[in-house]
Amino acid sequence: MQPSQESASLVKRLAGPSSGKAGLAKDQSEINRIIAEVSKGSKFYENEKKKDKELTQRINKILKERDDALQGVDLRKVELVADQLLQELESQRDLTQMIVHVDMDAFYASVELLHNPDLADKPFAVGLGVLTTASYNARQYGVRSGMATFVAKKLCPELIVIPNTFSRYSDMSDKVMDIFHRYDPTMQPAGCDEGYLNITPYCEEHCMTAEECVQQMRQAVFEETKLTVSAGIAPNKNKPNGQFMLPFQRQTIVEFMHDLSIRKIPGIGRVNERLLESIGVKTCGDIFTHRATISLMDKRFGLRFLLRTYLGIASNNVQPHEREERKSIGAERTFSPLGDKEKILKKLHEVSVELESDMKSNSWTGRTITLKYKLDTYQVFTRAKSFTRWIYTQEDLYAIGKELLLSELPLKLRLIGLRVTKLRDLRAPSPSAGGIKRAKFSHGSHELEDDLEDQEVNDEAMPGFHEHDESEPFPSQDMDLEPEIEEIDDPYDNGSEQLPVASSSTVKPQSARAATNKPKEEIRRRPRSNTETGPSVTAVTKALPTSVTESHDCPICEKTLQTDNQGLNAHIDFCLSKGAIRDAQIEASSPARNKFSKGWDWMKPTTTQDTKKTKQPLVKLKGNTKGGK
DNA sequence: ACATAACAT
DNA sequence: CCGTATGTTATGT
Repeated sequence: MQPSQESASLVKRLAGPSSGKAGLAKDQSEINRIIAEVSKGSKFYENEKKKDKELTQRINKILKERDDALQGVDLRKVELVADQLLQELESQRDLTQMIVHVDMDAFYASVELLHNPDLADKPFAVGLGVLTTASYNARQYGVRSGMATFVAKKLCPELIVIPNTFSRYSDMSDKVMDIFHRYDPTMQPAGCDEGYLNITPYCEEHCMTAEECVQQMRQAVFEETKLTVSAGIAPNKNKPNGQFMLPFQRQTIVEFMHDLSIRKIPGIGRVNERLLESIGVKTCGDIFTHRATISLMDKRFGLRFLLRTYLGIASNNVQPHEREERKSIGAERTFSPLGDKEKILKKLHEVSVELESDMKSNSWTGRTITLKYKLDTYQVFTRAKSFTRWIYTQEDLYAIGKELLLSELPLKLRLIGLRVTKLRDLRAPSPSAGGIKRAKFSHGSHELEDDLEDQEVNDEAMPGFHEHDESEPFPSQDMDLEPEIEEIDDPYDNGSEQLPVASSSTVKPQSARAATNKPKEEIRRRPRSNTETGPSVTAVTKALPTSVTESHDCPICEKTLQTDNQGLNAHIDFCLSKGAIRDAQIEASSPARNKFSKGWDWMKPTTTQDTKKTKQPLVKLKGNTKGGK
C-alpha cells in the first residue's frame, strides 16, 4: 500500500491516543519520530504494524462499499432523509438540565505529588511498564499515559517513574466523590477520577448559577483535598483546574461541535476515527457534510448516533449509577515470554489463585470460563467453556484453564489470564420475582438466562483504575476544550441510538499455533466438536472425575445427598435459587466457606465450541443501543 | 445460546 | 523493552 500513508497512520498509532495535543516542549513530529525510532523492530511494533495494515485493508473495503452504494443514487434524496432525522432529533433537544462533567487533573500524579512534594515541577509519571499518568511537566516532553516506560524515558531521560499506589488513589477518590455528592446525590461516578452531575436541582435550591455552583464545588475539593478538578458545564471541559461553560443555546452548541474532532466523542476510538476519516469525517461538522454517505452506510456507521453527535445532543440522564451489575471477573498477568509448559502452567496457577480470591471476596460464581493468552508476538486469543454448574474454586478454575490451554500449547506466551462470566452473586437474595434489573426494553429475545441469572447489586472494589489522558499541560488560553459531549437531550429518546464501534474483519489466524509457526496460509483447523467426542469435552470430563460414589455433600446446605451428579446439580440449583444459601451460611457460620473451596468435581461442560474458523473480514460499525436489544 | 475477536474506556 | 480489568458488539455456529 502507499508506504507513506501507511507509515503515517502507524506513527500516529504508536504515538498513542493522547498525542496531538499541543503545548509541548518538543515538537510533536519530533516526538513521533522518536517514538517510532525507539519502537522499531520490536515484536510489539511488528504487531502494531500488522494491525495497522489490516485496518488499512478494511478501509479500502469500506471505500469500495461506499462507491457501490453511491452508484446511481440521488444524493439529494438521501440527504433529505437524513435531514428529516436531524429535525426529529433536534426536536428532542433538552436544554433545561445543567450537566457537569468533573475530572480530576492528572489524578494519580496529583495524589503522588501530595505524598511527595519534592516532585513538584519535575517531570514524573506514575506506572510500571506502562504509564498511567504523566505529570504536566512530563507531558511537555510528549510523555503520556498509556505510553511504555522505556519510550517515555527516551523522550525525557530525567523522567521520574513512580509505581502506582492504588490504595491512595482510592482513598482520595472517595473523599472527592463525597464532595461531589453534596451537589448531586445521584451523581454518576465514571471511573475513580471523574463523574457526571446534574446540578439543576442544587442550583435551584441555592439560587445559584451553574458556574457559581461548580466554582464552589471545585473550591471545596481543593480545600479539602488539595486536589484540583476541572469541570465542563455542558458538553466540554477545560483543564487543568479549569472550568468551562457552554451556553445553553442550540446554535452555540452546534457551533462548538463543528470543529470538534470525532475522536473526542466517547465511543469513537482509534479505529473508528480512521474509518470515519476515510469517508471524509474528521470533525463533528463533517458529519453533516457526509450525511448522505453515512445514511447509505447506516449499518456501518450509525446514522442516528452520528447525527446526534453532530447536533451536540447526548444523554442528559445523569441519574445515579444504576449499574453495579458485574458481568465478568477475571485476572491475568504478563511475563517475559515463556515456552515451557510447566512454567506456563505455573503462571496459570497463579492466576487461578488470584481469581479465586477475588471471586471469594464478593461471593461471585460463574458459569463460563474464558482463557486468554497472548503470544510473544502480541497476538491475543481466547478460549472459553461453559458449564451448567457454578464455578469458583481455584481448583476448578485452574483445571478448566489448563484444559483449555493444553490443547493449544506448543506456544510461546507472554500473558495468561482467566475470566469468569455468566456471573451470579452467591450472597444475593437470589432470583426472587424481583426483576430488578432487566425491566427495561426486554424484547423478549434473550430472556432465558433469567433463571440462573439474577445477581443483585454488589459492592466491589473500584473498577477500572485508569487515568485517561487529559488535555493540556497549560491552562486557559490554549482552548483545549475537551468535549465531553454530555449534555442536552431528552431522557427518553435514546430508543435507537447508534454508537459506532467497529467490529472485526481481519482474516486472523485462528490458531495460535498456526500464527506462530506458519504464515497465514494453512490456517485450517479441524473444529474440535463439542457435542460429539470433542477432545476438550472428553478431556475435561475425564480430568475432573465425575461421580464415582453416588453420595455428595451439597456445598450450600452441607447436606449429604444420595444422588448422582445430575441430582446433586439439581439440588444445588435449588439451594442457590431459593436463596437458601444465605440461611445456610448463617447457620453453618463461617466453616461453610471452607467447604466451599473443596473442588467440586461434578462440574460438567455443556459446551465447548472451538471456533477455529476463519473469520471473514467485514468492516462495519455497529449500532449500540442503550437499553434495547 | 455460545464462542471468539475486536473495540473502547 | 508496551499492562490490567471490564464492558459491548458483531459474527458465525
